Amino acid sequence: MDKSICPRFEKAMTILSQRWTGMIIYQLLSGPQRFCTIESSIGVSGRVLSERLKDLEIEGIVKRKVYPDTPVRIEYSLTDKGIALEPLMRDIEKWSQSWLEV
Amino acid sequence: MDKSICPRFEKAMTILSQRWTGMIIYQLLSGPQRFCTIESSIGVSGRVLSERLKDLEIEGIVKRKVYPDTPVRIEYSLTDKGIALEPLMRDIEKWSQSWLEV
DNA sequence: TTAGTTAGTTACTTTATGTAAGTAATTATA
DNA sequence: TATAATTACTTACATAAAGTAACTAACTAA
Repeated sequence: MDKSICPRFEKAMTILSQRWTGMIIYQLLSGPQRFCTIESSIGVSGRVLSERLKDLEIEGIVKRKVYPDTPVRIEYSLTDKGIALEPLMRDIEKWSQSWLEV
Repeated sequence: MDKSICPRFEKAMTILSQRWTGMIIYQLLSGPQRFCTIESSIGVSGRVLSERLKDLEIEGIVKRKVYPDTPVRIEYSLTDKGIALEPLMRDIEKWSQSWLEV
């Protein structure tokens, strides 16, 4: 191993290439959403979604807000750090439109 | 499941969020490279690198060229479709510089 | 003849993810 | 009063993906 890749870039890749992470962030670009909404809109299992949201919260990309309604309502949304990923998501959209078949 | 996400976007995400795929593409942005160079520069195992390069070739993102030197030399490089991912990689670079600690 | 090279492959282990059922706290319904 | 329903998870178990290390083919060099 003779790496010369920027450790920040590597860390970004490690976060973003986790399965479902990109889809979760993309989904949250359209506004705050609840657990079950994210789950059904992208098709991730609850087990993994729960794990990813925790990781993304630790990374400061996603924030979790509890509303003490009944039953309890919890909303996940992007922080500024998360919103800063929007250009990247738009580039993925553009690339997919230009280069992928349906 | 009530997905409303563009299938092209989903496919792009599926490709790009495979572990090591992003790093391989990023590495190839600096020019054609051999198997062992990619392997040691990003730290991926030969087993997975071999698998990923095959997948990326099938997707038309990477091309493989054989030079019958001795020992044989094989160079991997990006196709136009692969080069089109550069803006996206630069976005990740920028985001990582702005938002991640070392 | 033995060792070295590149570009892989194979067998085996460890880790990650999927699946489906279960839980806690609370309200609604029969 | 008991049963069902809701949300946001967690748990246990099965399957899939990735890591590790040894091995292979084809050839050259010492």
